[in-house]
Amino acid sequence: MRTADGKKQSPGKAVLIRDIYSVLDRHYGDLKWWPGETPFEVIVGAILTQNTSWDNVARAVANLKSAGMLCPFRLYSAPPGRIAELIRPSGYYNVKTMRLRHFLHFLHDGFGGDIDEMFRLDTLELRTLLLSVNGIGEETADSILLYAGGKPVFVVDAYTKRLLQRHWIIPEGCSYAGVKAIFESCLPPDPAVYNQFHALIVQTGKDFCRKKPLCGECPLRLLNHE
DNA sequence: GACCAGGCACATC
DNA sequence: GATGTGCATGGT
Repeated sequence: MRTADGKKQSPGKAVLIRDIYSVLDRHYGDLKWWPGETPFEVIVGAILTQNTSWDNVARAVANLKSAGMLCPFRLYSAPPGRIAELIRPSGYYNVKTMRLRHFLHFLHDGFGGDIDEMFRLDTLELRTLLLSVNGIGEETADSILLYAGGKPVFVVDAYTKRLLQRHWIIPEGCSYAGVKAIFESCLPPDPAVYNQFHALIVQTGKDFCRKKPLCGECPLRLLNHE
């Protein structure tokens, strides 16, 4: 068993990762992520959800939708002040307005505003390009690739790191790339599995880690650790 | 009123 | 490279 960068991966970790998946998958069933009707809506959501609860993002997305702005061309030509006004409930609205505009310029300059055209690029090449857009970091880029593009790219977030630390799979301070490599080396490169796994992790984090008294009811409590 | 939420860029050391 | 800080709303 090897990681994406060729390093050896302990079989114990792979078994534990797969155990976590099957326990959570049995507990929750198909979570059908990401909430979003179109790839563009998913991308907008991925930018707006940076360090923000999904409830607030949903309000902002609903505002954009009812204003008819959930379209690459309409949003591209909208004045920044108008965008900021609509996405205000998602917080950091000035920063996020600029981040949305940076992405829109990237999309229009490189792909004529065509999302499908953008996803025709090689996945690793597109990831590198996305990371060069101001306001798109690793998690946002990977969310875009997986949830909007259906690419086999694992998304790591705060919940993922917390869960792996809690189950002694990674040390504290493990890098984004390190965590991502663990998942991608332990699982088949199947977008459906990556999609569901990340959703399961976030849901578990929301349900059992945020609320400390409920930790004892977490479906993962019975997993064996070395 | 304090703390947290599905990050990121930038400044400073 | 590691650490600190600003960005902001809405729920608990």
